[in-house]
Amino acid sequence: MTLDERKKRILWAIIQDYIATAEPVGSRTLARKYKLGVSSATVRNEMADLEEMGFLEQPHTSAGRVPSHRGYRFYVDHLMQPEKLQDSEKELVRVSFETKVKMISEVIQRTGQLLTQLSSYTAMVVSPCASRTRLRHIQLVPMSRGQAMLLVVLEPGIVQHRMMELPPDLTVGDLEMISRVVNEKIKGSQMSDLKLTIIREIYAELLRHKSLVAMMMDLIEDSSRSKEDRIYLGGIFNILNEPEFNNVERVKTLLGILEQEELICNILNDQDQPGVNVRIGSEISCEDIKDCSMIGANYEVDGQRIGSIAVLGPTRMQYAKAISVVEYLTANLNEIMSKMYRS
Amino acid sequence: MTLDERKKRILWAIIQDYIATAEPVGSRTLARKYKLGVSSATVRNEMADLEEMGFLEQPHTSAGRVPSHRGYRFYVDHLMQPEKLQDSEKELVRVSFETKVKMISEVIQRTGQLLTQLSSYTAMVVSPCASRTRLRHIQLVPMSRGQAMLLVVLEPGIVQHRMMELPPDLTVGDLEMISRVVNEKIKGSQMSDLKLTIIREIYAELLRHKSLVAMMMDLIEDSSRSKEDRIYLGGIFNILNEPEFNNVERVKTLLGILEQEELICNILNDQDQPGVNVRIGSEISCEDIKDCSMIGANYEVDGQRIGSIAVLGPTRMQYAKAISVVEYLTANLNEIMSKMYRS
DNA sequence: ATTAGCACTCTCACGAGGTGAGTGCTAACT
DNA sequence: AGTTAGCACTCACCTCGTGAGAGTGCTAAT
Repeated sequence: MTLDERKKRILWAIIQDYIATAEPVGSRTLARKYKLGVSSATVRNEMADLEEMGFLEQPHTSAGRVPSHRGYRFYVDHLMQPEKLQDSEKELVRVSFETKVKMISEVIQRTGQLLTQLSSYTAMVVSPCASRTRLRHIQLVPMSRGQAMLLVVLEPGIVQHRMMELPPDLTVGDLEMISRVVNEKIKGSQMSDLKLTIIREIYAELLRHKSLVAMMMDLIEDSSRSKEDRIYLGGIFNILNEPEFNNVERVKTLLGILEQEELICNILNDQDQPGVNVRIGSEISCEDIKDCSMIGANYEVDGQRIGSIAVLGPTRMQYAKAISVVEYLTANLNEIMSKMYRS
Repeated sequence: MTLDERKKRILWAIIQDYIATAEPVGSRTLARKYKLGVSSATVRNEMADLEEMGFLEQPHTSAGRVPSHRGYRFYVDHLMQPEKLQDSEKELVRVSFETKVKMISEVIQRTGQLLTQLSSYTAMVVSPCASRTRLRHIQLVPMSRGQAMLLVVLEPGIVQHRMMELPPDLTVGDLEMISRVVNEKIKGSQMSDLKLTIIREIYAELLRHKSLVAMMMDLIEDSSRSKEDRIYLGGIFNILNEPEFNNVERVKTLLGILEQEELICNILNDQDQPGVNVRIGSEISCEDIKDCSMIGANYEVDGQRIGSIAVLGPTRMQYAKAISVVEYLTANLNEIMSKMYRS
């Protein structure tokens, strides 16, 4: 399935134009506007061929042509060239990340904001997910009578907390002691190892508090397995400016999707390839947004994937720009995260 | 400004009908449907009076009447009676909160979900805000070389964390020691007291680590002042079912508002009166949602306000139901929070 | 292989006419 | 004096027909 140069040129021009105007594009306009050097009739013939090959579609006879999903795919893979970010945009990113950010959640949020701002589409960011990581620290903090808060710090700097009921005869000293012992034992161990040897050792050392420790272990496991990936969504408002969302029904289905955090997480986490990932229409495994495209990437620390970012827009998306934005922000994010959690 | 019984009856019927149908209501339908016992002509006269008094409005001559903001206000204050929750609905709330919830953020989220589900409008919940509370615990957790994580636990069970750069010659033992000393000093002190006496004492005791401690104090203050109230929004999708949002422009402005977390927080926090709070149209201090109403309440522990919940819907809202829902959930929330953080 | 020309198709904007729900006013009724 | 029936009038909305405009496919000439 190769296209000759002229067909490529024409397909490129059609997609370019449709992305810009959202109107079906006709042969006459095209030939004139893009100085193709041939007449509209020739273009018409080529367009008919391209349609037959599945790269274009016609909303109805005697309207112009519109790119098909396959057309966009070809465009992204072979025709388009990424549109570098402006210096002013790079500057914006630099400034946003420069002001000392001290918490993961802040970084996530900033990233999301930049993502929408620069792409003008909807941004999605999932923050580090906890499973399969190491334990860094645990801490029991006495709260009111009979209660304590269990703090769990996981490897890439995720903090989780849980409330615990305490047996009545426990002193503050006990809590500290338990924290200390457990910390020593678990230091640097994988979550998966916990179950076996270590728990026994801890039990042995803390016989008196056996039931409490059991409860703690439950909670620790619970929190490390917790799917509560924090998710940032932004610029939903942005995407409504696109003419394809001039129809309330569409907006409704889109919002319906976006509110299902778990679904979004799954879609975002479903990116295996390294680098920037473009999914067009039905390539996103979600029926309801088959007229959207999604550009995403994973970010990582020490080569280990810890989260993903993505933008969501109509299939008629400014791929060239959006891809560059995602790429640039991922690189920045990798750097920042590595700096925060170099180990 | 008092209304005779018949006028009240008619106003009530109009609002009731308009809430149900979203159509301007006319005299004939009204007289028949609500068995007013008088003819449509009489009703017509009364309606003209009510309009003159500012309780009704006419979209155009020869359409029916529509309640004005003032009309809704009168309805809420004098005509309506709260619609108790069904047993099945109460059961739903009970079940949702019963499964052991261990984190504030979970409670917040559940509450939000219930709020939309029961009211079928958009739900907003702001979680406990940190300012003006006591410090419960701080902890330095060594992370990678040269870095530590500072955990700050505030009174109502809010946990914040920050990354810190460390001077190179610090040992793990030092960190623990510092944590212990600082904890002892600050135990139970108000944030506002920190600046003065306590810091001096800590300095005196930790002379060697003066610069580190200064940095810690900065971060602690920063985190306690942090406006990062966690906010839950849900059911945006829900509200789009209302016919008033059949217009994309409206949806856009609404979403524009909802994305400004800070603005939402301010609006939610702007509730002084105890109990359920009804704000109609322009009574919400935000120009862009002057055709919405908001029903909110604060929730508290030991009489101290720690957050708020609210639902947002069109001014043509099921006040009777929504008010009951907010009331019921606030009561539940108060109870749960008190149980979690009884002191 | 390319192009000019032409008939054909389909959408969209516009205006006219009809319909129906609702109003205000007046005069008659209790 | 309050209530009601009757009537003329208003206005949004639906439908239908028409014409303009943009675009296509096909054919014949270059």
